[in-house]
Amino acid sequence: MSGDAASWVLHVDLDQFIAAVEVLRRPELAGKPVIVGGRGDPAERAVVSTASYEARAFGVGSGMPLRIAARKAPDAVLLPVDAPAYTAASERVMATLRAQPDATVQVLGWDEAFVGIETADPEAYARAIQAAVLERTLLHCSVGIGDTLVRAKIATGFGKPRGVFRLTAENWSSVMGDLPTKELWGVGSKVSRRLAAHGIVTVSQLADVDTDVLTAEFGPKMGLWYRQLGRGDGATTVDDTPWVARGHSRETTFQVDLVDRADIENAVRAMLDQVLDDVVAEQRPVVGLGLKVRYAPFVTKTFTRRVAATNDRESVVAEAMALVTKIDPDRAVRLLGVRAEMAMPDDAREGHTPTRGGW
DNA sequence: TCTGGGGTCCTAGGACCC
DNA sequence: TCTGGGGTCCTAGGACCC
Repeated sequence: MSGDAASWVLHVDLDQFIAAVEVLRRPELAGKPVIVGGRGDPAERAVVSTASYEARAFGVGSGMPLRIAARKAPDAVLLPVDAPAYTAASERVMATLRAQPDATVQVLGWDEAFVGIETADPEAYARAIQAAVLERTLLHCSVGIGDTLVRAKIATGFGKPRGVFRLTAENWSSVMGDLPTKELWGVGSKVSRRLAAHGIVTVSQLADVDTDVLTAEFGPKMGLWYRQLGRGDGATTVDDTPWVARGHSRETTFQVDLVDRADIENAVRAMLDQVLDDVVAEQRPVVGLGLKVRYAPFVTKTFTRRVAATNDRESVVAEAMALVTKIDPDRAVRLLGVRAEMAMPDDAREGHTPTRGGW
């Protein structure tokens, strides 16, 4: 090995994670189109969580209604979501990452994490990670190498599947410059459209635009944030301090819309009980409540209220019922969401850079 | 075709206080 | 009598991510 050791950010992303976990315990599914979502019933209101590469060839992708997915890939195997199985597999993967020499690991979700390292040969380190994960979990992953978190995260996409790709300040513009802004992590369809209205279509155009244009359109923070994204700049340090949740929530889409007030109240109570169990498990008080109501596709309302810090179920239920009265009694309810916000423990957020998307 | 469920963060506007 | 500006809190809504 030659050259001096330097700091690198690696982004590890499991390939078709959920589908891969399912295939592991059902080897006969290997090579077949597999779709995981909801309760695995295409007649229900549910969406695709993950599709295997074979299913993606039929045009099936995450977020697609299960019903549509089943029509596009009629021979696909449909499976229900089994969260505990994925959590268990994820924990084995993350433990493997933490066991790598001098690795700082920041978990982003079930199937991805940043790994901070110092090495003279990040590609070799990335290959070692892939080998270790495969050996211990039988799962394949792709690894992005970057000099910032954003670049490492985006790099992974170019390595998929089972590959390694390096994206740094050096090759950022040649790799990303001509791509549409939507390819950036944190720029979705809405923002890319608003950018396009200002003539900003590509990543390089975003990188070079006058900041005044962006702050006028998106506000002081987001404006600067988007330009930084266009340059691939940002945090360079992987932060492994344990995550502190801001709140917990439960959401349910009813298979048949609710019209009866008593049904709605009962549903809220049931969800609230589960949410409060989560909160109590953390031994932190509730400081806010929220209710999300979907009356029809695309018609969503939210109601929120601050509450005096409490863990008393009865008073929280009373506050929640006050929000329930805001639900339009003349409209059927398709989805209900209940959220409880929790007080932040003192010093939990000190020194943590506020960013979007959880990094 | 008519869209899950779990999160995070930002912005706008009104109320209220000094 | 009329009008200011700054700050904070609250609610609602929007956008994005996995």
